[in-house]
Amino acid sequence: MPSPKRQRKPAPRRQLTVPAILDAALKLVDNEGLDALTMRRLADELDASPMSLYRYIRTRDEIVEGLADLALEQLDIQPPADLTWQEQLRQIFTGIHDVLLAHPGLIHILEHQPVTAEHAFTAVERLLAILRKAGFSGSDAVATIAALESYTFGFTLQQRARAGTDQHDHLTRLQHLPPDQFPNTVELANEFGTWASETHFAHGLQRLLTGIQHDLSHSTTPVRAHVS
Amino acid sequence: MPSPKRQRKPAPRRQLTVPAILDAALKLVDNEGLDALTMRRLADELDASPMSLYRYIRTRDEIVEGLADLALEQLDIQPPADLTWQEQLRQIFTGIHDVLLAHPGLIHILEHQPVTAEHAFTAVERLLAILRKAGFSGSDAVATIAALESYTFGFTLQQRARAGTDQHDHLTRLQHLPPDQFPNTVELANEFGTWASETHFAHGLQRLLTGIQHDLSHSTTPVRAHVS
DNA sequence: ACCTGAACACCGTTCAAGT
DNA sequence: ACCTGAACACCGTTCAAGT
Repeated sequence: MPSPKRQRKPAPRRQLTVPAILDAALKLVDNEGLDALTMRRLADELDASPMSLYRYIRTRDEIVEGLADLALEQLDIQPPADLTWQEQLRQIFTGIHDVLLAHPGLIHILEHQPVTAEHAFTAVERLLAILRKAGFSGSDAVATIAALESYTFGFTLQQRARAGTDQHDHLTRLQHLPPDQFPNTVELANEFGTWASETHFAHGLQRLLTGIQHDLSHSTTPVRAHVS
Repeated sequence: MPSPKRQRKPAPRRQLTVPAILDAALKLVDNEGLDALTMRRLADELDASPMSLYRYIRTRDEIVEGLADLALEQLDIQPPADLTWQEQLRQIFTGIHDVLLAHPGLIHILEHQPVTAEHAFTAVERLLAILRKAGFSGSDAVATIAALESYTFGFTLQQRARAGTDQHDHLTRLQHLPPDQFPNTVELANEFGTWASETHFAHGLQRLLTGIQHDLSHSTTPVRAHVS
C-alpha cells in the first residue's frame, strides 16, 4: 500500500552546480594531482555521468581555469600598512608560497595559463601600490613584481618536484659520484639534504629583497635627474 | 632475370636506436609541445609501429627523462675564470635561461622530475667550485644555487606561459579594469607589455646577485668567528 | 530542463604472433 | 632478433536520445 506521497528517488539528489563541480575538482587535484582530473573520475565523485558536467562547463580546460581562480581566492593579502615595504612584500610572497604549497596541483595549472584570474589582479594592484609608495618608478615596480613572482614560483616548483623523489636515494647518489670529477658535490652532499627547504626559501627571498632595495637606494632619483 | 644479389627491401631501413628515438622525440616536443609526444605520433615520425619503440625504451616516461639529459648536454658552462664570481654566475644562469627557452618543452619536463640527469651534476659542481672559491660556506653555497635556480626557472616559466597568450588582449583588459579598484594597474597597464621580457630577466638576476653579494660581505667571516 | 548511453577518435601498454 | 596487429583499459567530447 504505497502512500501517494512517498518518494522513491534514491536521495534528494543534490543539484549539480558550477561551484560544486569546482570544489570536487579541486579536492581531486589536491589529493591525486592534475592528471587525476578526468571528466569520468570527476563525474564519479559527483555521482553523475560524465556527460552531465557538460551542462555546466564547456570543456575540461574551463574547469582547470576555474580552479586557479578558486585557489587564488585564499590569497588575502593585506599586510599591516605600518610595516616597511620590504616586510610587506616579504609577507605577501610568503603567503603566495604557502597557498601554492597548500594546493599542490595549482602550480601546474598556473604555469600553462598565466594568471588572468580575477583574484590575481587584486594582488598585483596591492603590490603596485606598495612599490609606488616606496618610490619605485612604474616600470621598475612591474619589473620588481616579475622578479619576486619568478623566484616564488620557481622555488615552489622545485620544492614540489623534490617532494616526489626519494631523498635518501638522491643523497647517497651524490655521495658516490667520482670524487675527482665532483669534489665539491661529494664533500657537500649532506648540505643538499636541505635543498629547497623553507629556510632556503626565506633566505633567498630576503636576498632578492636586499638586492632590490640596494638598487633603489643607489639609483638616481627620478626627480629632475640629468643625463650626464 | 633477377640477379642473385638484388635487394628488394624498400630502403636500407635505418635501424632504430635509442639516440634516434630521443632525437625525434625532442624535435616533436620542441615543435608541438610535450603533449604531442605520443608513442603513436613518435612511431609515425620514425616510420615504425608504436610497439617497435618498446624494444628500446621501457615506457614513455623513460623517453621524457632521456630528453632532459639530451637538452642539458647543451649546457657547456665554462665562463672565463678571471671574471668575478658574480659575473660567472650571471653568465651561467643566463646560459641556462637560454637553453630553457630554446627547448620550450624542456621546462615542463624538469618541473615534474627534478634534475637527476648526468649533465646537471657537472653544472652544480662548477657552481659549487665558484662559490667556495668566492668564500661561501658549504651550506650557503647550496642555498645560493637553489635561489638562483629558482629565479631562472620561475622566470622562464612565466615567459613561456606569456608566449601562449594574446598580449594585446591582456593589455586592453588591464586598461579597462575599474579604475577606482585598480588605479595603479590601470595607470601602469602599458608597462605590463614588457612583463617577463629579457630585460626583466637580466635586471632581476642582477638584483638577486647584488643581494647575495651584500649578504656575503656583511656576514661575519667564517675564520675564527666568535659567537657573541 | 536536465541527465544519459553509445559512439568516435584518441591515449599507453600487454600479449601473442609474425618474419 | 626485431618488428607488428589486435586488444585492453583508459581519455575528452559529440550526438541523439531518454525523462
